[in-house]
Amino acid sequence: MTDQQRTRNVRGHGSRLRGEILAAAESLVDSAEVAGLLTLRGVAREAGISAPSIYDHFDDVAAIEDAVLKRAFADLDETVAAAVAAAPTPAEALVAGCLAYVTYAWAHRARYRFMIAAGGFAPDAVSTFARIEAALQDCISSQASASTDPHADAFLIWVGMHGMASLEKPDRHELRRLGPLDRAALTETLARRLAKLGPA
Amino acid sequence: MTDQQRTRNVRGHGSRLRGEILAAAESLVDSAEVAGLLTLRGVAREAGISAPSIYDHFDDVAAIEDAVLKRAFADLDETVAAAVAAAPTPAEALVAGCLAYVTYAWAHRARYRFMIAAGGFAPDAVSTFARIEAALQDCISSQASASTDPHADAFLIWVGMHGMASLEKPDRHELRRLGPLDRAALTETLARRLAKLGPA
DNA sequence: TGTACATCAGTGAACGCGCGTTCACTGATGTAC
DNA sequence: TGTACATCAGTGAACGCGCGTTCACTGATGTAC
Repeated sequence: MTDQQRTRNVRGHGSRLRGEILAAAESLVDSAEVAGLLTLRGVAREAGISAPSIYDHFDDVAAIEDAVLKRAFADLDETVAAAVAAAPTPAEALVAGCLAYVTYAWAHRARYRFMIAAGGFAPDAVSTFARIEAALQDCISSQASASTDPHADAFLIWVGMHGMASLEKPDRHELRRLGPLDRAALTETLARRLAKLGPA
Repeated sequence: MTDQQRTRNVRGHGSRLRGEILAAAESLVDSAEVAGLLTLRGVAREAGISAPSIYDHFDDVAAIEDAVLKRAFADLDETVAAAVAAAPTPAEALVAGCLAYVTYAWAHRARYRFMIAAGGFAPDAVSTFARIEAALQDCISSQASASTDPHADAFLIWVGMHGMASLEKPDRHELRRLGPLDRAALTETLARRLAKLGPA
C-alpha cells in the first residue's frame, strides 16, 4: 500500500511484524469485492514487506487465514456477548444478541463472507452458539419463551440469523422488488418467532 | 478427464461442444472441495478439449460461470415448483416447497455454495422467491396461515431456508455437539413458525 | 573503552507452475462448377 | 462424376503474468572479551 521505506523493528520486537501482516490480511479481507482468497504475495504487498518475510511469522497463507478467522470470530463473539450483557431482561438480551450478530455481519460484509466461505462455521463459532442457547434458556426460565426444546430452537435461531446475516445489500438485485425493508425489525421478528417469545 | 481421442463434431453441430463445456464446468463445480472458482483451463481439461476451443462458445470464464449459475437456479426452481404443485393443501405445499429447497441444497452442497458465492442471489432466484410468496398467500387465503404481512413473511421464510440450506454437514465441526438433528423436521418447524402455520 | 562476532529482521533474485489469451495452423466435410 | 475451394471445428505453441517457495545475502544492533 505504502511506497515509503519500512523502518525495521528493533531487536526483540520482530514479532511486531506478525501483527502488521495480520492487519494487512484483515484489510484485504474486508475490502474484497468478491470473496477471493488471500494470497501470500498480496498480503506482503499490503503490509509493505517482501514476500519471504512472511515465512518468519506464518507457515503459509492458510496460517494467515486461520489467524484472521480466529480474530474475526472472537470479535463477533465479543460483540454478541456485550449486547446480551447490556440488556435488562432475558427476552431483550436474546433479541439484542441476535441483532448484534446480524448487524456485525452487515457492517463487515466481506469479512462475514470470508468467515463462512472458509469451510462453513469454524469451531470458533461454538461459543457464540452457546450464548444464544443460554439466552434462550434464560427466556424459558423466566417464562418469556414458550420453547420446549431450547437445544433445537437455539439451532433454529442460529440458522435464521445466519440466513439474515448472509443476505446481500438491499439495493441490489431482486431485493429491490421487496421494497424498503426494515432489516432490524425483520431480524427482531425472526428472532421472536423462532424463540417463541410472544407477539411477533 | 478422459485421455482418449475426441471425435470431432460433425458440421453444423459445433454447438454441441458448448453443452459439453457446460457439463464439464458443472461437474467441476459439484465436486469442488472448497468453493474455488472455475478456471478456463480446468474446464477445458475436464471437457477433454484444448483451452482455446472454449472461446468459440464462451467469451470468457465468467460467461461459463453465468451459464452454470443460470442452469442451477433454474434446476432448483423447478424442483421447488414440482414439490409445491404435488402437495394437496396450501400448507403442505408451502412446507413441501421449503423442504425441496433445503433438500436440493444439501444434495448439491458444492453447487449451492457456488450459487450463493457468486455475488449473492442472482436475479435467477426471483421466481423461486415468488413461488414461496404465492404459496404463503394461498395459506393466508385458506386461513391456514395467520400471517398479516405475506411480503415480509415470505422474505423471512426465504431467509430461514437459505440459512438452513447453507449449513455444513452435520457430522463436522461443532454441530456434533448438537446431537443428531432431524434436519427435515427442523426445516418444517422453521417454515411453520415463520409462515405462522399453526402448531410448530 | 574498543573491537570482533553473533544474532536478528528482514531483502532480492530466481525457480517452476498454472493461468488467460493470441495466433497461425490443420484436416475433415460440405459446396460450386 | 470430378475436382477445386470454402468453411467448420477444432489444435499446438507461445506470450506475459502472478503465484508460492527457496536460497544466499545484508546491514543494523546487541554481546563477549
